[in-house]
Amino acid sequence: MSDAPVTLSQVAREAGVSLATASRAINGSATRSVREDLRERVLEAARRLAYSPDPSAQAMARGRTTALGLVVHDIADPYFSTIAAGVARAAEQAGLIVTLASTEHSSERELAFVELARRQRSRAIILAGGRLEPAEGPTAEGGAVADGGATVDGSATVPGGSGVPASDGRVPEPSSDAPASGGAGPAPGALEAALNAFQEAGGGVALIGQPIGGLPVVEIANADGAADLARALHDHGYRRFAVLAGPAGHRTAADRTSGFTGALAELGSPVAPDDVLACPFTRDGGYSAMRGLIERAGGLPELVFAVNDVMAVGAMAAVRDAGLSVPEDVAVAGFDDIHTLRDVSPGLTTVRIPLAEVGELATDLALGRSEGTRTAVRGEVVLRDSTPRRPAGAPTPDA
Amino acid sequence: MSDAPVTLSQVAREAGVSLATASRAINGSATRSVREDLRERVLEAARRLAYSPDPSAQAMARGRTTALGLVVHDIADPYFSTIAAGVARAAEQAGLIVTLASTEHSSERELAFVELARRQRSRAIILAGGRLEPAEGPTAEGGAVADGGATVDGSATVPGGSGVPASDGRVPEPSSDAPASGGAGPAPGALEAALNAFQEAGGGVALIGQPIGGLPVVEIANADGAADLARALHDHGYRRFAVLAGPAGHRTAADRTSGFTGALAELGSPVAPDDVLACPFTRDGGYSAMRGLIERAGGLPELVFAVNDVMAVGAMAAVRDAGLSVPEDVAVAGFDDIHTLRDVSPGLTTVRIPLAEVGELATDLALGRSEGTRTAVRGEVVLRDSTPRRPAGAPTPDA
DNA sequence: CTGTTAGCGCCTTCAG
DNA sequence: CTGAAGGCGCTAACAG
Repeated sequence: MSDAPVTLSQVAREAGVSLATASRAINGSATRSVREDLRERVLEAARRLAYSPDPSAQAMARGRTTALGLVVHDIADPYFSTIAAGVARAAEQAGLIVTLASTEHSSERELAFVELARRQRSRAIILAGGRLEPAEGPTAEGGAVADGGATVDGSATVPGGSGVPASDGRVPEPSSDAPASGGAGPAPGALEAALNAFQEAGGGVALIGQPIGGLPVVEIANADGAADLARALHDHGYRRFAVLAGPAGHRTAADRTSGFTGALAELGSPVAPDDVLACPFTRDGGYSAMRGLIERAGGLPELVFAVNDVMAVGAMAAVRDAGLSVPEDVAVAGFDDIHTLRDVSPGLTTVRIPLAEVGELATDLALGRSEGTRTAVRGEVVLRDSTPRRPAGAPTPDA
Repeated sequence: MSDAPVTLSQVAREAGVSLATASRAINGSATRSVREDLRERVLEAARRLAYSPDPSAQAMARGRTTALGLVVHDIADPYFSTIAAGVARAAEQAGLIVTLASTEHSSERELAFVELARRQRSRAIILAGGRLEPAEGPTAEGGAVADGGATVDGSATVPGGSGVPASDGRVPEPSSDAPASGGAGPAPGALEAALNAFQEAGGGVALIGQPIGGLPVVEIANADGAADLARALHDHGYRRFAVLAGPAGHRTAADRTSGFTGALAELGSPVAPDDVLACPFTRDGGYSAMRGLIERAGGLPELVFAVNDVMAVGAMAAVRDAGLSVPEDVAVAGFDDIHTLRDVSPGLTTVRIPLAEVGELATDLALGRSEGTRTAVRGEVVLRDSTPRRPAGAPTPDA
């Protein structure tokens, strides 16, 4: 009934060998090898005692954990949770434990987690999701990131930080309205520095979606995908577009927007600057931006491209709430092909990104199991009922 | 530039005190205290050196990690990812690191992960999601779980298992069509035994959704929620129902089904057994069950209740694909109120479960921060356009 | 109140 | 090929 954890030395004793031999038999030491019969005896003893190694102890002795850190903005977001599923699968295959951090869009937390991963000597770390781009002056202070890290005072510390109970260990709430700049957030470049430090300390790194410095990254061909989408829609007869473009400074959003508008310009149907609307990268962002479009004078475009599916769904809701309908009054397209949204009605035209696969790729990359250091994943346009082919001679009202 | 991890002794030296004092100053030892000025000096030194403790070392010295294990069936499922978000938030506040396991519905993996958590001396573990109920004979073999655990041969081992590279560490693919019974899966009761062992070893446990033995659990009032829903729909004038009931043996599905049918029986509109259709707990399950309903002779019921939102959405898709429409031809209701599906059209009537909150509650429970050992979360009926009020004198065709 | 001294469980040089 | 011994970074008895 009672059962204090079985240790390696117990196994060794049970098998009648020394601790060292037991260790070698079980983990298959690199240099040394063990005679077959002894090895068998040890394994047998281990099995009998239901031994399994203590990860903390191994981590300490080896100077490296068996943990893979995964940092996402919000695990409840289907975009990230699908990536997480891919990472979880790949990590399990690699015998690694996934350590999850949902930063809730706080770059302080993101940074703190990277520091923690280094401290904890995680095997690798994967950062998913873009960061807002700051003013982006040259990183004046050079490499030295004075104090942006997880220090003992707890002010920038995250899970597992300083020992003082739970009372003061918590991360201060970031002022959620303050954009990433000025003195508030971590110094620009701090994340990159932390990641480099982690890497230099022997950890594997992979980013998803957006490169930072020269770090390994699984890029998503946002611009290309959006351009493909634009061409497909143009081919369907659409000519007047608007874009719900996400927030300024959001790299992913910007790439999708520019890919889309760029392709249209080439096709001779440029999108007027007024028809590119900045808005939050969320459902509500899509909703209100679309409402703005509806209410504004000048009539609706033929098609509205929201830079992600969640926004697109918000936009469709806005259309319905205004008593209009998709695609009769306005067509809508999104990006990502979120699986859970596959059945919205009308079916949402979008660009499919194999998110789970992206997670797996990132894991391989972080673990150094793939050749290069940069992989690009290209999406695939999926045309559905939200953007039907326009009848040849459809009226094309000009603004 | 280069920076080997700073250790406590370096901090101690820098501050001119002993290792022990530094430790006490930083973590605030329970019994001993440190003079204020020394304490300051230590903290100052730590800050200067950007020290932060090594979790593995602490874990080893203390005999307890700072990790919180979270086990879900599938992190890509919005149900679980929303719970995970709640857990992540609460864990961070408690200064714990979340360790994620997405079992992909394998009970072997679930079990292995619990064993691992014990071995690793995780602070607590949270298991979300129901398990299929096996034949459920009395647990014949008593408590001794002979070899269901993570043993060194790797056969039932999970992340971080035996050292042999990644080549053989993987868990054998479970035959996904074999129901949990017979000799295939882990012995019935093995999970409970493992959980008990974990708890006896000092770990905190919380289950979500479905009790196991007397372990702490956040229950979701599935039957009550479904009954509330049934009453609300009956009140809206519906009389003829069908239920897409999920798989046999699925406790959550069964509770929702029985709550729903039970309430209707009381109201004098019993659901015929033929109108309760077993099907997988997934989108496709809902889709095909609904298609079966549509194709079957005898006409459609007035309303179809799918035991979760994802199934309901699949069902709505089936209706559309058959050239029919919701709610004109048939009304549809679901359960959970998955946030991502908030904007499907027509809006899906459902029972809202505060999933993120459930995750937080479970964390508190697992950490022993809430009084009782059982919390029940009751859902709230949300009526939307998929189930409009039926006109008073609507025809009620009888089969 | 502070410093010294053992380990925690495991891996890894070193001898044998 | 095997065993003994040291140490990873930290905490927790013990002295002083």
